[in-house]
Amino acid sequence: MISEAVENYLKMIYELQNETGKVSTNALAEKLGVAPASVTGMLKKLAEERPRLVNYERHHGVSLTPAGQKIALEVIRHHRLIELYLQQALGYSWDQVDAEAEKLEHVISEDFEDRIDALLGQPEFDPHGDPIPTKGLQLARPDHPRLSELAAGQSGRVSRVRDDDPALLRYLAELGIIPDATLTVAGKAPFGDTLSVRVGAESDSPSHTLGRPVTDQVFVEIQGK
Amino acid sequence: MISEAVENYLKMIYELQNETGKVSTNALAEKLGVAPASVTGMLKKLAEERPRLVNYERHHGVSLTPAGQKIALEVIRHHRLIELYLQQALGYSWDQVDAEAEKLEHVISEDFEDRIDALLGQPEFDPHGDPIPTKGLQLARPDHPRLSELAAGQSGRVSRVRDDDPALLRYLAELGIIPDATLTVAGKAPFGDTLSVRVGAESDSPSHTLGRPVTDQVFVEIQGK
DNA sequence: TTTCTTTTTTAGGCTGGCCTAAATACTGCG
DNA sequence: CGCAGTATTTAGGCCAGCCTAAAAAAGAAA
Repeated sequence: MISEAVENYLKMIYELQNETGKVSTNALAEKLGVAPASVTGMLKKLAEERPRLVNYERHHGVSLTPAGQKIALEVIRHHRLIELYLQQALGYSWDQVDAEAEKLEHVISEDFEDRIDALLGQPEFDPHGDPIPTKGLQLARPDHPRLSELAAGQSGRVSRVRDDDPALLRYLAELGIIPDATLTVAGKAPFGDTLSVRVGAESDSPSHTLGRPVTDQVFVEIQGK
Repeated sequence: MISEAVENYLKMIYELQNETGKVSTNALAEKLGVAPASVTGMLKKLAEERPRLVNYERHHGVSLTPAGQKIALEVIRHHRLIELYLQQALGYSWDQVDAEAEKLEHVISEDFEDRIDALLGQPEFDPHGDPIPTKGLQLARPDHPRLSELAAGQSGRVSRVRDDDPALLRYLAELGIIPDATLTVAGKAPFGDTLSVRVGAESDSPSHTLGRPVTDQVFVEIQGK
């Protein structure tokens, strides 16, 4: 049986792998809120599992084997489906869903998964715009630029917002910066660390000034201009 | 923090207490699928918890303290709300809900509880007719007789069906023996171990022959005759 | 290349929750 | 009352998953 701890390790390895390429013991420890020594111990066990769940060579980081990736994607599918379900069916706001999904993802049955998937109409994205792996564990990974990377004058559609910080999510929701919103970079301060952004399609849409910590967390599919 | 194991012990103690009065180490061990020695160990810990969760004297069984009962009722409220939610909102059949609720009951937040409670309209009974403790943890305990205790000719309303055995639940559902169904004892075989029961309010309702293992699991609120 | 810093691993320990086997306490019957 | 049989507890262990402190390896800088 795969324990909750193992599921979390695999999920985190997967996410780090796709964010920063390499996965170090330290980074993993930090993300998991656990001492580095604990990570080393766990990685050894995962590498000795049969079938092997990770490729691990001491001092050289870790990566998922196909078996490990399969489990990671199952957990991620659970997580994102649950997030969307909580929002759609139970009225959660998008800054609340992550915490609850974190716990539920490890306990729901295949049956539960199928039922909410059907109820939601086989959705493709969760409330933050993260793609939901299909039943067959295929995962679309559209790689859009960060809002902070857009040039003045460019505009596009918000595709995804990083879901780490509930306070930031609440703030963004207030501004209307949610997936599918239309954004236009009205101006860019010198050195590019502050943007003036118009939210909405019209030219009289409200405009806001956003700093780097914000604009780095928003991903935009460039469209117009 | 209260662990899942502790929650299960307290829940089981509560249930045994209300089924058979006294709660023995062995009975608890069997219900939990655990060795008796393990139960002894856990009971000691629960009795040393501050606040104390159980009253425990070696060789003399165990009972819940108010603090222990509070936790037990919270878990039971979770369990039964979830059962009903799974049935009403996700289309589970009543023989499937118990297994899923068993896992979910330990992880949902207060918020989740409130939301499904509201969505279901503050329900009073779960799919098997078990009462759902209120938010304030008040629990109605209507104590109706078992179907097996009815005399020939008596009739009544099914109030509750024991939820232990999914196969039995499926069988009963097929016969239409579910909470609120009307039942009449058409006949009783010698020694009372087999009943002929009419399911439904009309006098031409279908009648079935039921043995003791079945009739002991169905509780009836006597009405007519 | 050698040294210094940072990262990672080893070593040793702890807790929770379970186990088996063996000892002991209750209980009911002769 | 005493003894057999059952119920319960003690003793000793195991495993998962975490910890800290200390050692060792890797990598950067001089």
